[in-house]
Amino acid sequence: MAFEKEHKILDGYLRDKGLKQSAQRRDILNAFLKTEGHMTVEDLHKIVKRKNPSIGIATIYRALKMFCECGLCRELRLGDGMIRYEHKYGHAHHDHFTCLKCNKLIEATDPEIERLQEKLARKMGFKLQGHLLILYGLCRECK
Amino acid sequence: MAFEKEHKILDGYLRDKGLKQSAQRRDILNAFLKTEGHMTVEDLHKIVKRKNPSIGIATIYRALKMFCECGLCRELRLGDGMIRYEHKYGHAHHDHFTCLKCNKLIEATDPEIERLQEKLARKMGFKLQGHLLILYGLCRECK
DNA sequence: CAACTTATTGATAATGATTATCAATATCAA
DNA sequence: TTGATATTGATAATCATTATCAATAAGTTG
Ligand SMILES: [Mn+2]
Ligand SMILES: [Mn+2]
Ligand SMILES: [Zn+2]
Ligand SMILES: [Zn+2]
Repeated sequence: MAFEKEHKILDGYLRDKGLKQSAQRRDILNAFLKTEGHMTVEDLHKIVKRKNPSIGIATIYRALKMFCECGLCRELRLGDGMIRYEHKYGHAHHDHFTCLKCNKLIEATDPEIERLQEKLARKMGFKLQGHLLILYGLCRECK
Repeated sequence: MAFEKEHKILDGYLRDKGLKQSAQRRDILNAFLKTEGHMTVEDLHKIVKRKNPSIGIATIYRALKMFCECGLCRELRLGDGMIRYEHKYGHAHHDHFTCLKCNKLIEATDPEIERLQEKLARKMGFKLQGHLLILYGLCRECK
């Protein structure tokens, strides 16, 4: 099943916090790592139930929040009312482009934009700690 | 009370759509235009009630959505669970910086960043129609 | 292993912002 | 003034996320 590194990160986090391991969290982490999308809690719940039909959706909520805390995943608020989650460990920072017609979500980054954000923040006397950039428009197929 | 131009825009929109005028919408528009912040529906409701105590919050929701449709205001989703509204008519496009400590919200723009977003979208075969950029960090007073 | 402490789980209730519904009322054209 | 229809305010519904809680599982100690 692999994903040793990620499970090690989770286990280290649990140990540090005095928490316990559980089969549910392992199942959820495996299911999360096996997908490469931008998953909603409900998406993940459907998938995990195939391996563990008795798992409750509250456990998915709790696990994903925990995975975020230990750096395994990242929350993504695209403004559609639901939080989405994507891989963070082993993935470089990137921003997103969403197609207003087909709702496709595509990853994009421009190091120059990142640098100018830093510069803009500095010019205004701010210490930049993060940013959210979402581009909206029509994708290659829809325009 | 001024704001003739903005009221004219609203009235034109109502006429085009075959809708009717109302004192409530005029009061809400005046209250909205008098503030220069990034207002939540509840904020506006509190303010409008000072002039018109019987106004319901549903009417605020409806009016702000309408103002967005006719280009008078702009929705702002900062990820705090509530939609905020800011002036659009007569205001140039800008992005936002939020302080993670004091929650201050400051406006910022960099034409170079805007241009690079266009360039990035073009390079990926996209037709860019809008973007959301929020910078997070510590403001001058909090850092 | 057995006893015990404490974290986890799943079901379900609560929350809170936004929407939908609806009867009463206001607007406006004729 | 009348009639058609848009608007309003109260309130119920929605829906994603959180909180609650009793039952259970994990892990520690002896
Ligand atoms: Mn992504
Ligand atoms: Mn602004
Ligand atoms: Zn598309
Ligand atoms: Zn600050």
